[in-house]
Order: sequence, then C-alpha cells, then structure tokens
Amino acid sequence: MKKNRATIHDIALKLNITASTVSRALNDNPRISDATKKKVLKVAKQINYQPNHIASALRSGKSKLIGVIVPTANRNFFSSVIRGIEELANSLNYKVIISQSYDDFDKEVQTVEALLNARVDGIIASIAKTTENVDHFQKIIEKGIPLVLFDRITNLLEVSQVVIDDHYGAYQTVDHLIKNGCKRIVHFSSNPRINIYHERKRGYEDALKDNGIEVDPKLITFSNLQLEDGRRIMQEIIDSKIDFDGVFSSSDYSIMGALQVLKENGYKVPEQVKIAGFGNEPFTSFTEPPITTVDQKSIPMGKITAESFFELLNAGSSSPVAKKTILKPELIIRKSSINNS
Amino acid sequence: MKKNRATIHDIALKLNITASTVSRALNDNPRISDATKKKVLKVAKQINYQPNHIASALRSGKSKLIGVIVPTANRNFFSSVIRGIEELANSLNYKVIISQSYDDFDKEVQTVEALLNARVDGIIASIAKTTENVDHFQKIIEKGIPLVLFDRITNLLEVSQVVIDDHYGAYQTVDHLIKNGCKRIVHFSSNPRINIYHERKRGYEDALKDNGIEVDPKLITFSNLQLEDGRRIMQEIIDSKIDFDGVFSSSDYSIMGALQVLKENGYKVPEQVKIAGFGNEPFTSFTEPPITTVDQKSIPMGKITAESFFELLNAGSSSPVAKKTILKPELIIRKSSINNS
DNA sequence: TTGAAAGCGCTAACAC
DNA sequence: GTGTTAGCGCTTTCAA
Repeated sequence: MKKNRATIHDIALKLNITASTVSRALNDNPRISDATKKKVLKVAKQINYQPNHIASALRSGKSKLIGVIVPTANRNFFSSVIRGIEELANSLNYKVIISQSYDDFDKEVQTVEALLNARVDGIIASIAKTTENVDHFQKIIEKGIPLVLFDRITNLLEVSQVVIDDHYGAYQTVDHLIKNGCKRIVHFSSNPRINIYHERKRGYEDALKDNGIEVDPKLITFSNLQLEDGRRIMQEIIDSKIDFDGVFSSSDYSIMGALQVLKENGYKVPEQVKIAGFGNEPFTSFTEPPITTVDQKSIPMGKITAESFFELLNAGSSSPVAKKTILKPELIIRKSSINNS
Repeated sequence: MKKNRATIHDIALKLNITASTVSRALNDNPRISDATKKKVLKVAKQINYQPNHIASALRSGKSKLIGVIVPTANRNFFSSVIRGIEELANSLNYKVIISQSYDDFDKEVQTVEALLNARVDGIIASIAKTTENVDHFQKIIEKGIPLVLFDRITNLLEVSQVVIDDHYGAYQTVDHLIKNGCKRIVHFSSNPRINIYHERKRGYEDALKDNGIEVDPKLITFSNLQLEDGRRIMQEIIDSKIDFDGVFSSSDYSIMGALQVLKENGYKVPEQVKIAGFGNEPFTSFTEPPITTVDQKSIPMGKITAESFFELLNAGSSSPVAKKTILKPELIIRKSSINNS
C-alpha cells in the first residue's frame, strides 16, 4: 500500500523550479519554454507522475466529467449512442459517467443530484418513461451546467436536443404496410406524454389518413411496450375478434411478443398479418420471419449529441444556443411485412 | 450562471459555529449534539447546500467512486451484474462509473488508467477478450486499491473473483444433449486463454468422456463467438460433410447464427440437430425453436461481486483476502435440444 | 519566461 | 461537544 504518489512538487524539486511552472508545463501553457516543458515531461515519466484530477477539479472548477443518463444501457440503441458520446468525449480528454435511471422517475431525480454533486461539467440525458416533471433538469440549467437531451426529450425545457424524426419513421412504416395490402393496422403505443410515442402515433394516423383509411381508436393500444405487454395485448385483440391485418408497434420488444402470440394462435405472418416494430434491435433480424423495423441511427445520434454538448460547453455562458437536431430514421424492410413474391 | 454555491462556511456563519462542526454534523459524527445536527441540517436545506464531493475527495482521499469495467454494457448479462453492483453501492453512498472496454486490450489499459486518475476508490472488472497481459491490473493491486474480477477472470492475479462454475454448466448441457440422443456434438469455443472458454470446453470434453464418447478435435472450433462467427462456422461444417447431430456453443450469439444456417440448409432443429448455447440472453427464448442455454446468474453475481468488493474496501490494508466465489449456473432447457414427445 | 502566494471546499489531528 | 489549525494537490492571479 504505497501512498507516496508523485505530485508536481516532486517534479519541481528535482528540477529546481516551482510547482506553478511544472503545472503550466504539464498543461502545455504557451508561456513556458520548450526546454522546460521537455524536462518536466521527462521527469514526470521517470517518477511515474499521475495527475490528480480531483485536485485540479477542485481548484479549476472543471471535473472533465460528463454524466450520461439513460433508461438502461442494456438496449442496443442506448449503448450505441453511449459509444458515440464516449468516442468524442475521450478524444477531448473527458470521461463519461454512465448512469441508468431504469426508467424510474425517482431514480432519475437522484441520479441528477448525484451527478451534480460529483461536479460533472455537464449532463446528457434521455428521459425516463415514468418521469412526471422536469424540475430536476430545470435545476441543471439554472446552475448554468450544459444539458443535452436525446431521443426521449421534452419540450418543456429550453435545451439542445437530438432526436430522430419519429413521425417520419412511423409514417413510412405504416405507409409501407398499407402499400403491402394492410387495411386494419393495430398500433402499440405508450405514454403519449413522451414525445417519441406521441410522434409515432401521429405518424401512424397521418399515414392512414393520407391513404384514405379511417383511424379506428379500437386499434390503438397503450402500454409499457415490453415483450409481455405485446403478448397480452395481442391476445386480447385476438380474443375480442376485432378485425385486423397488420400491427405496427412503437417498440421491437412488444412486436416480438405479438409475433409469438400470433403464431401461437395459428396466424401466418406475413401472409395473414403483417407486422413492423421500431428500434432495429438486433433480435428483430433473428426471428421467424425477420421483423420489419425502423433504425434509429444510434451511431450518428451519439456523435451529434456529443458535438452539441461540447458546443454548449465551449460557448459557456455567452450564447445559450438551444439547438434541435432531427435525424432521418431508416425503414428496414424484412419478411414480416411483405407479400410473398 | 450562478457560481455562488453554498458551502459549509455559509452554514457555519449563519449558526455562529465553525465549519468543522458543520462538517461533522453533516457526516453524522457521534461527537456532535443532536441539537446542533438538527440546526445544521435545517440551514443546509434552507440555503440549498450541496456537498462538494470533489473537495471532500481531495481532503479525505476517498472519492466514493467505484469504477466498473465491462467489455460491453450492451449485453444482458453485464447490465444485470452492473445493476446488482449499483444497488449495493448506491445504498452505501457510492457512485458507480461504468466503463466499456469494447473487448479491446488497449482501451482496457487506458480505461484503468483513466479510472485511477479519477481516483476511484476501487475497481470491479471483467476482462476483455483480447487482453494479452494483466500488468495494468497488477498496477491497481500494487497501489493498494481494491480490485474484484467477475466472470472473465484470470488466475495470474491474486484478487477476489466471482465466477460461475463454467465447467459444471457446460457439463450439464452436453450431458443433457447426449441423454437426448446426440453422439457427435460440435463445440464453439473461443480464446482458451480466457478462463470461461477454457472451462466450458473442459466441461464439454468431460461430459463426452463420462458418457463413453470420444472427443473429436474436428468438432471443436475457435472464434469470437459472434453471430457471424456462428454462421460461418456452421456453414463450413455443413460444407465439409463432417457428421454431427448436436451443437453446443459457449455463446448464445454464435448458436443463434448456427441456428439460422442450419435452417437455411434445411436441417430440422431439434429433430435432426440439437443445439444449446450459453448465457441466457433474452433472444434465446424468442427464436424458433427457443434455444436451450445456461443462465449465468447475473443478479446474484452482481450482488456478490459488490459484497466482495466492499469487504475488501473495508478490510483496508489489513488482510488482503483474495476470495473466490463460484456460483452454480442453471441449465435452461428449451425445445432446441429435446426430442419431440 | 518563471516565481510567490493564495485558496478551491472540505476533513482531521489536536486542543480545550 | 466544539473550535483551531493545517493542508490535500493543483491552478491562477499578480509580480518580477
């Protein structure tokens, strides 16, 4: 258990200069001569100096830490976005703290507080499904700390946000289903307070209308969109003898459940019922038949989210640019939604 | 942009006491009277005091941060373990920094360094597939910082580790396949330097031997165990006309790929070929047929890993207890491996 | 181009 | 029980 970690003072001592000079040399301050910098770097390596970020954070007020809050890192979409954020952040010498809200409002509030206490330099977040108000996010803004939201956003907040065009994604998908013969399309939606579900539902409705099909409220269901929800709802619809020939879900998980139940009840997919999900989770390509879905462009989203974040960070308090970026999602057509040739 | 964050001095001033007293009160020090504590807490709330963890970390040398390194948070197993760790850690007022190595050796080394510089109080890790040496982990130990490894471990290091009994899991699975009629079982393995793949291969071999079946090296393949690897290898085996009637993979991803290729080539699963994976990824229950697999007990593993970690942390430099915990995995039998009744 | 000095906010001996 | 004092390791004016 060695406690004798090297400090800038040790370097200073060895070179007969002061700690300030060492600090400046280490930070590549232009006012330090190249000769000194070289010597400092050399000794630093030699005595295995490791900078103490804690001390520098305390003094400078900059922790070089970014907090990222996601509902769950477990989902392909979120983990891809995180990777995009990490890549840019790391290249700029920032570290990323990933926190999961587990889609729980209280946990989200706690997490925000914890990150603030850890003195992160900024926060990037995707809002939990159960979040009821955004006071905790408002607090971040009030403190002058950069905040960027992605995917699950809110328009109650004046912040930079990055989303895909959910309306467009849903519209394309439903239009595609109709073009392949569907007339009675069930829609699995969720909490309409959450932008993405609201937009996808709008896209669904608009595609129907534009194709001269009336929106039937009996075909629209609301749930948490988990696999079990998909199973339950699909079974209920089958049992209720409601007429349908297509299903468009706002989530790949619930469409997976629906597919299982359809097959269990002897429905042929896509011959009798055509289905499509949203999210392009890897498993949608594994199923039988593979499921048509919408890719959310997670990699560019991560990149752009991080870029917006650093823009904000560098702007400082000067111009509070609340920029909204909208990416075009991509419809991935697979067997579950097309007529056999 | 308000910079006027409240400090313990502000509280002290209001109450005509000193900062030390406030600090002690806030930390529930037993030498402070209840009356004082109450007053302090009240004022703290009133002026919206938020403790500065950075300052406290610098002074005390304890950051209350735990670094967790996983290959990818994207996998169900790892995210469950993380959740288990987070739960205990948070209840003890520790924060968790999740870092992903993306199974890349260099990234892992960098990550360790970054966490060390962030002055985490300890590190919990699962080693990357490509890791060639463990010097970076050795460094952690030498600094006297608690280190616990889980799942992907190494016996080159004298540290606490938590694993499942991979040999047992594989043995049970292969024994099950044999009991259901398999005689020529293909095995998908990976880098044998990694304990889990080595152990699973041993379990496979021992189960064969104990059932009087000779181990045929031609049936054992090595790869990265991704879906594509499973596809490629399965196709190669089919093309090579090697005789086989079962496949046991060390990963659910590659068995998924194998299943696809088997079906594409007209093989009936489980009638002609019985298959089983490892990991109990959610999608294994979605497939057609659902895939027999081994559950890795992620939840208990997270809990126990965290417990071992805090044991170590609390032991301090006193007794360097390198405890090894071995959990029993559970064989999940599904249609892919059993004879139709 | 470098040094001196102060201090970020907190904790922890030691004193009383 | 509470106060005094010093300092964790670094950055940053101000001065030279």
